[in-house]
Amino acid sequence: MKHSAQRDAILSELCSRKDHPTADELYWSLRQVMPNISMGTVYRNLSLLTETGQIMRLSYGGADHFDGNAENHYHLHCTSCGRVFDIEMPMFERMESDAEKHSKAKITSHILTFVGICENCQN
Amino acid sequence: MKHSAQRDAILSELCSRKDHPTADELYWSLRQVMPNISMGTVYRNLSLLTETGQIMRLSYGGADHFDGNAENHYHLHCTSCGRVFDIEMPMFERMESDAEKHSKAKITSHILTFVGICENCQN
DNA sequence: TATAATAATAGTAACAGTTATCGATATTGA
DNA sequence: TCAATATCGATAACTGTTACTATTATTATA
Repeated sequence: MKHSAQRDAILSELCSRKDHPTADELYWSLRQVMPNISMGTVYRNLSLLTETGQIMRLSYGGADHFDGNAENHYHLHCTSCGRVFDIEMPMFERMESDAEKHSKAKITSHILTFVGICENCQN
Repeated sequence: MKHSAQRDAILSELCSRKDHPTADELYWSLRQVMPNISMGTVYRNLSLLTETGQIMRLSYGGADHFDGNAENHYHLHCTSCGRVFDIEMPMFERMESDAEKHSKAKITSHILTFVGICENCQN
């Protein structure tokens, strides 16, 4: 994999913010500093970075969101504004082995998303 | 909401199977018994049934899957075949109140998905 | 039972989000 | 410095889904 200024910019923009932007939101932010970057480049690199485990892709229906923190952690998906927020709480480590007791599947990870109304939308 | 034979067929097909088909998979099954049903009808009713809480929509990226059991429960998403399976295990009831301690959001539900390799794909 | 109101339909066009293609450009190792 | 090639920007194509429209089916009421 060759180095590229665009990929650097995408990764550093994503890691510098604590919201969880969509590809489109990221694109418009990046345009401000790199006016010629194209949508295809953003999507291609977001997929690459996800595959190499440097970022996380979040799919809740509609446009995917991306998280610069690739360590597994939990999120809130606000049903009012559609935004995604981190919930900083300990992982429920035991859930995966618990689940394997009830299934013949080989479980490698789990995705836990809380659904509700974010602080902002409550006001 | 008026009664419709198509909606009945969609709901009963979905409830009669324990896999979690996509709209497209459901469409082709329904065609066998109702040859003129249209894709739009399938999508429209799946959305209606989801809104009225009679079925559940599952979004993991790619095409949505649907579950005839609208009671919250957990799933396995197989990374090999892309299929979705129920995992019959007790709910972690305490997680939502736990999460509310770490967040100012009002949490109404949670979605827990295990990711791994299903029994079939291991062989 | 006939009628009027209207929800739902089939078929198709349009749309959103994303991926693929392609000629040009940038990075990299020799 | 140069050749090989990964990546780029631009745009076309694709997938999954929703919207539109004229027609049909359901339902409440006369």
